Amino acid sequence: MDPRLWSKDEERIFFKKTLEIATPEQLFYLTDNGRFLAYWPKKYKGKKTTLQSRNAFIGSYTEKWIKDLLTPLAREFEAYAIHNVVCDEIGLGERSPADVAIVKTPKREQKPEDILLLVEVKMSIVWNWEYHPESGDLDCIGDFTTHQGNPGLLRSDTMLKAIGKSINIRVSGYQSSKIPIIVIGNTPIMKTYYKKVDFLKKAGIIQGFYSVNPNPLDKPSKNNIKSTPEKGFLRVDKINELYNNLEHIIEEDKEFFSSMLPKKELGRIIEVANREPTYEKKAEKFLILLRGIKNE
DNA sequence: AGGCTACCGTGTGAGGCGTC
DNA sequence: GACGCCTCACACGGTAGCCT
Repeated sequence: MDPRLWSKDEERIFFKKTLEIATPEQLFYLTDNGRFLAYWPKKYKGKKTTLQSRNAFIGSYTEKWIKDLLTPLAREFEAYAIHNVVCDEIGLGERSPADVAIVKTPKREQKPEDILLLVEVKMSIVWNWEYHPESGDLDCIGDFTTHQGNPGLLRSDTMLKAIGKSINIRVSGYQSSKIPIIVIGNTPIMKTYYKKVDFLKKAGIIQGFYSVNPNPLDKPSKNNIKSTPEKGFLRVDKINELYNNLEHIIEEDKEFFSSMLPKKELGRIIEVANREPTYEKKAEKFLILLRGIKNE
């Protein structure tokens, strides 16, 4: 059976499962009048704290959840979806591994040439929930417009962190230049990042921001976009939509490159590269010259 | 007035390191 | 092995400053 996308049900399952190993106090705010809530409601004016104990739970749960979501896709490539992948050559040390990667061997430690796709997971609790300790019931009491939290990719600093981590991989060595990088979240993105995600895609730094939450809002909203013009952001509504897009990204034999050169120098590089016989050879020569690699 | 950015600070668990 | 100490990443609340 195909895995399911993110939804209220999946979020409920997170709380149910995590309550088996954590206390309600670790997962919910306790309001002045004794209610257990996932977020402070917008109109709540009582005493507030910032919950810290939930962070690691939601982080590791969603990373494993994405690993499971991508496993059928990995199988198509006779590969594996692995959690916390380490590859020192491209800036993924023990302290900051790739959340999830599709790789050729079922190990955490990887060589750059065995990595088919890198995934940065940025998922939050999206809806607000009330927990009833007596019955164990969980009631969804509103979408993210009804609470004070600013979940997932709707936060600018979360976007910046995802972008920063991707840049860090791109500048850590040419070995990362063939590996696609994507960001997976469970919310839309802010309007001010629409152009930026398309530019990041065109510039080759991040191949896409995907939300795997088809219905994040209870009411229709102009902010709940399907995609940006260049599909730098895409809301995935069906699991196959995700698989087809990622399949395409993995199969494309693309190369990231960037520079800052005087036109004269750039022109010279193009002229020399153009002496090669085929388009592919021209491209290879161009990249070698651009990167200042001696001989071959 | 309200929306948004991007910064800072927060508690917790995990992992590395040195010392007993 | 046990212990303390340190550093880090995690997600989110607060907020000054800016724009509309």
